[in-house]
Amino acid sequence: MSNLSDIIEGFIKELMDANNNKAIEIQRNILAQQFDCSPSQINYVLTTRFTNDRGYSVESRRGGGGYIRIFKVRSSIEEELKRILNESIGDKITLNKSSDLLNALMERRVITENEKAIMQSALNDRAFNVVAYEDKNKLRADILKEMILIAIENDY
Amino acid sequence: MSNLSDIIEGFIKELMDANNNKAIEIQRNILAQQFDCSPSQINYVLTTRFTNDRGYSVESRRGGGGYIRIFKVRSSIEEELKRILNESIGDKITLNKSSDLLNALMERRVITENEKAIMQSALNDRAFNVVAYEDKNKLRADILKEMILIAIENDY
DNA sequence: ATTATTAAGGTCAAAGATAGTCAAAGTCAA
DNA sequence: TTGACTTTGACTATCTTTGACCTTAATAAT
Repeated sequence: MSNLSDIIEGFIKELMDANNNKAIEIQRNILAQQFDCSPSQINYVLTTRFTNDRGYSVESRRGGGGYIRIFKVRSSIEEELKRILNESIGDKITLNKSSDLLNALMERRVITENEKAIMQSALNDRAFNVVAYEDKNKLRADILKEMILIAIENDY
Repeated sequence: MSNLSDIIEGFIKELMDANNNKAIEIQRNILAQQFDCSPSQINYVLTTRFTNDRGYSVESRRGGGGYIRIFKVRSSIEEELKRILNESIGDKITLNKSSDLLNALMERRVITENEKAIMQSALNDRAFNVVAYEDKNKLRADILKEMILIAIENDY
């Protein structure tokens, strides 16, 4: 019943569990070999199962000695975070709405004023020149989610 | 798992540490022998790991009695900023390179560790899904410039 | 002095080692 | 049987390692 992606998801989660939910590191090709699947399936699992919305952040590096690092927010703030990411932000968000959200977080002292200013600057349309008009609010939402996940994990 | 370049980087940094972060001198061929690699790999490590962006300066001399000397440098924020915005970032930038810049700014206490983490998260490819592959480095450069300007303006 | 030899270090492009993307094909449940 | 989800593979991007060839400096030989 369970498909391969679910199994790989479970495997990675076990790894994290066994590591006290600290960040773990995997190698794409090795993992793919272990599960006898194409390497790109690992990417599929990561992009569908280890999303910001679910409280994960992923970073990676190519080339010799490359890796994929997966990190999960602390469970004590997980619910709060998911609420913000899924309900307050969602798929798309305007600049105005994101400012409101950041202000609210600042007032609650979750982020500092500087952090708010930096995050706002990253969300400004001015930096989004390569992006089609219709996609700007989506991009903004994605970037905002990444930033909030990290900011909250560190500051809360 | 770690690659040779990282190991050599670490070795050189330990040398500097042990020397109170004063300049150190190495010999390319000898170091290459110690790590059983090609001499040009030492150059690779120097040009990728001991860059201006990371706060280092390197000078060398060929011929008999030749050497490579590595320093830590400390330039003013204004100089730094000018160089970063004009030369280091440019039109496009990879995630790796942008991490270097942020780390350097953090080490100079221009930005805090949290701010660095937040900025890095905003530059992650994973948030750039609406953008065509070829444009990601351009978008990253644009966002990074916006953020650095604001971060420095507020902090300084 | 001039030249040849030796002893450094530098450059660049090709090959190797990872990871990422995208779209087509496959699967499965409603 | 359609639509969402999964799986695959060809192609792309990035980072590392190596080796052939080049430049510069010191020293020995003439």
